[in-house]
Amino acid sequence: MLIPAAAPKSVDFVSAAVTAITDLIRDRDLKPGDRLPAEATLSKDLHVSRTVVREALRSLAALRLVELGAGKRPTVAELDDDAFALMFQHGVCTDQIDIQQIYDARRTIEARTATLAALRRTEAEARAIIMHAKAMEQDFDVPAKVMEHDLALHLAIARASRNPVFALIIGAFHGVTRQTWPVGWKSRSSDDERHAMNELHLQLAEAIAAGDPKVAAALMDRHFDVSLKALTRAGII
Amino acid sequence: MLIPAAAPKSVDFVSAAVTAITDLIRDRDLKPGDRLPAEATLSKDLHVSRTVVREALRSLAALRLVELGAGKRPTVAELDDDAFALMFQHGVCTDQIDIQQIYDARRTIEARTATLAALRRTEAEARAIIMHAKAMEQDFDVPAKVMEHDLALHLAIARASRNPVFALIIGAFHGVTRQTWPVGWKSRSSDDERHAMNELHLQLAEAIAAGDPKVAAALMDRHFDVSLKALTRAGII
DNA sequence: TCTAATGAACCTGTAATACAGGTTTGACGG
DNA sequence: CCGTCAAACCTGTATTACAGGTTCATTAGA
Repeated sequence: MLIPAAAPKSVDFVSAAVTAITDLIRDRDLKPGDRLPAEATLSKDLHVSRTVVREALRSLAALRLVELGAGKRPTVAELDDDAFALMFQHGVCTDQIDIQQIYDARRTIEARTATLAALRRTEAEARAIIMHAKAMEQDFDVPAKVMEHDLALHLAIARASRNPVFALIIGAFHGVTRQTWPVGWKSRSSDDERHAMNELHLQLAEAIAAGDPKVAAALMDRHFDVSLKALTRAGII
Repeated sequence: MLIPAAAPKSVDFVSAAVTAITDLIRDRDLKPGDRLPAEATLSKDLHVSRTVVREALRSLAALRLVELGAGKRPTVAELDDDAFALMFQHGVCTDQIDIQQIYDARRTIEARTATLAALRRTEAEARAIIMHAKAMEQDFDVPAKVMEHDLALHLAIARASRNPVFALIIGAFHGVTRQTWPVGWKSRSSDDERHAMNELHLQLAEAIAAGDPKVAAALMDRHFDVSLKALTRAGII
């Protein structure tokens, strides 16, 4: 049973072209890295100007369905959370989503990624996760570095869950998290509390390395309890 | 503390323009419906041609950050799952995500939306959710209608959870689900099984209406057990 | 005074052309 | 067989043009 990939509401040429190109990817069964026809070719085939084709390709590039590059033919792209991140940030900037809602979604999903990561992580992944946890403590004096290791740790856990959907969503949240993280860090009342947070991350990492899904999920949950409390105290929720 | 909204890797004019426009939305604190400067104005302000501005606006329109329309100035857009759906579909078409992974993510998230919906749904939402469940049984002979009510029910639950992040993600999955749902429906061995599935939806709806989060979550979980089994039997997982 | 019509100004959608670079490819020479 | 190089190909950007949709203030009418 064939299903049209997108709504057929092609009032304007550009969305018609977008549909045509996504259909082309599907019909020819193109995979990431495969090259699409050149703009001029598409222009001729779709009977629209190159202007329209370019705007359509830009749309697809914005969604990271294709990749563009000077001189290079458009290629099918790999999944990437950049586009997702932009959308969530827009939702937050325009008051359509608040930080607490993002955190609740994160907590829901990351309890699961922690569970799955504990069950499925490779040895290399376990080492990487623990490395990030330790680095948080080592770089204690440089909050920006702590943050990046924090985010990288969560993303590494999501990847170790072996479900790209989770990795995508968690990665997407990081755009917003980068804006709130410093607030949470500062809102901790003492360095002791900050060390405790790092310690919690390390325990989480070790539970995943040890292959203990229940403990990993519980620690992840506690992590969000603590973080939410810090953000609440800072008044940004 | 100001945070640059997007990476500053503006090798090409268009991504620079995209960044400039998103910054503009943030800096001016624009909300959905607010109008952006006209293309010509942006073109002058950013010192690039209208071509570049248009491609940038198209990119943002693809992500549903702005809305375009003939003769109308670009406006800031409301959150919408269309763009998300396209990305997930692309992921599935290009073998970067498989159906089981989507279902696992759905199950994780929807256990939570069921819980929250049971706690937070309004009376009107409860009625709407039950209405969709009943409609699934009433339209039993028209699978396409059953599917739409099924999807609408899940989306209504997500909305009743009062977290737009969940609604967005669940809505995004529906693009893919529309392609697999008929397979699951056919794979049921008998109409009895199909009726049982509808009954399960009705029980779920009633648990949410009754404000019972535990039962709602448990029923949602069972729903996914059954659905996954059907899809497995059909061999698409 | 209020409302409805109207037209001008404004704006976007699409097309065509032009050219500066970057990329790919195949031919040629070693 | 391999490396080099130039031609062909392709994209990024700018400019101009015009059809048709939208907005808004002014004007005519009730």
